[in-house]
Amino acid sequence: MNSAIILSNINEHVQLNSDERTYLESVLISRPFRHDELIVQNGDVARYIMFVNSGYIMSYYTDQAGDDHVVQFAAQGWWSGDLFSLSADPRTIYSTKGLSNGELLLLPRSAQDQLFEKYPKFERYFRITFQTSLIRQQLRFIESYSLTAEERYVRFQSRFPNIDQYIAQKYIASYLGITPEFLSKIRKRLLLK
Amino acid sequence: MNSAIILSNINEHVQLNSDERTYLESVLISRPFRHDELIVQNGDVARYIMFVNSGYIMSYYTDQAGDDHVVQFAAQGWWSGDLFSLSADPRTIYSTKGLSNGELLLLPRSAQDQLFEKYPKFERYFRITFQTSLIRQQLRFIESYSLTAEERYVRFQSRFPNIDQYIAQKYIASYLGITPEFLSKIRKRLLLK
DNA sequence: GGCACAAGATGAACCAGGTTATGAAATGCG
DNA sequence: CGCATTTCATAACCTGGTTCATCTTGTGCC
Repeated sequence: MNSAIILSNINEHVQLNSDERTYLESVLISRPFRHDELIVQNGDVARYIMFVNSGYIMSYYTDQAGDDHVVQFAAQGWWSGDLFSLSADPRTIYSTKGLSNGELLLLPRSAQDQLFEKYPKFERYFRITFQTSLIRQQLRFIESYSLTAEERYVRFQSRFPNIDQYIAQKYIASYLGITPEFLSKIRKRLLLK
Repeated sequence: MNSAIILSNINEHVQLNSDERTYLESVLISRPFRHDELIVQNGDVARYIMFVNSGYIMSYYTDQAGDDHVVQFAAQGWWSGDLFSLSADPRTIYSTKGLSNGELLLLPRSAQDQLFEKYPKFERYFRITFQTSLIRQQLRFIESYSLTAEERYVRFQSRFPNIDQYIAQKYIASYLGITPEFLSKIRKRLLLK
């Protein structure tokens, strides 16, 4: 398993010694995926959190009307996956799909608890990771209120340049919270400018 | 200082010994507030995270058009405040206002780092707290997409029953992401049902 | 290459929610 | 108390975004 990326990612926040490194590598599971593959289906028991070692994936939520809402795109170096819900129900409400070929590193939930118990450094690493994600999520929430769809699209493009190649427009529309038709209109408007 | 509430809150997740308890109490700062008081102004340097020991507060974001957007209401037992932004700029983008008389316990940023360094148990406590907040924030985001304004209002009411007494309708409207006028319409519609 | 099918573009009718304006009720305050 | 200010309700009108239907352009895949 190639763990260079996850190690360098962790190393940005805490310095692992070789014990810690070895232990981490021993609990990670390689999980290759293919373009368009359904990696996790909502309703599955959420056993892992997932680190994108290569490629692109997306997570989405299917509401009661049966409509999908893209919650997150994740590229190399990102964590993804249900953080284990607040309720007693262990089943995930998100689905995950491959947007390209690639590889995930899975961290099983059980291993995570042991990891924290044995090596508090990981506790710190995930504290920082969750804190950062929370800040990001709050910003995205604010933007969804205070910006128009067009502004959000423009901002999306500058935040993920060239990602268009990997992601169908309908998924981008869903991520932005609009219909594919309306995204079409926006794109046309922007071209005319 | 009355630290019973924060201690019992922490105790739900980790067991503190008396050293840890004493140290925590030594770094917390009591900060009483009054109804309608502006506790934190956006642009201030974010020096603290805040624990609501009694009363109600709200945090809001002021966008470039000058419109406020309520991000969070917090009651007794909740953490609030800027989690220190991703950027280098230490100034907060949120403002905080008292919705009643009450008291905050302030945890200075500098003390937080030392707390983590000295007692890893706090690292765990905040890891769990951030993780839970992130899950909540994700759910709220999803709801803002997949529910109508009316549904969100009904859900808000059942989630915070009787909070109406403390919170002006315009703030509730802002929290829900709609105008006060439209909330008025919704309330009328609901009465007729 | 050619066929099938999904994705994107386009346009018309429609609707949830916003905007603006006005008055009434509640609240603050000297 | 009486005046000023803020909040809430109501209504007419406006608009960003949706829905639905049709057409065009990819994009597998044998």
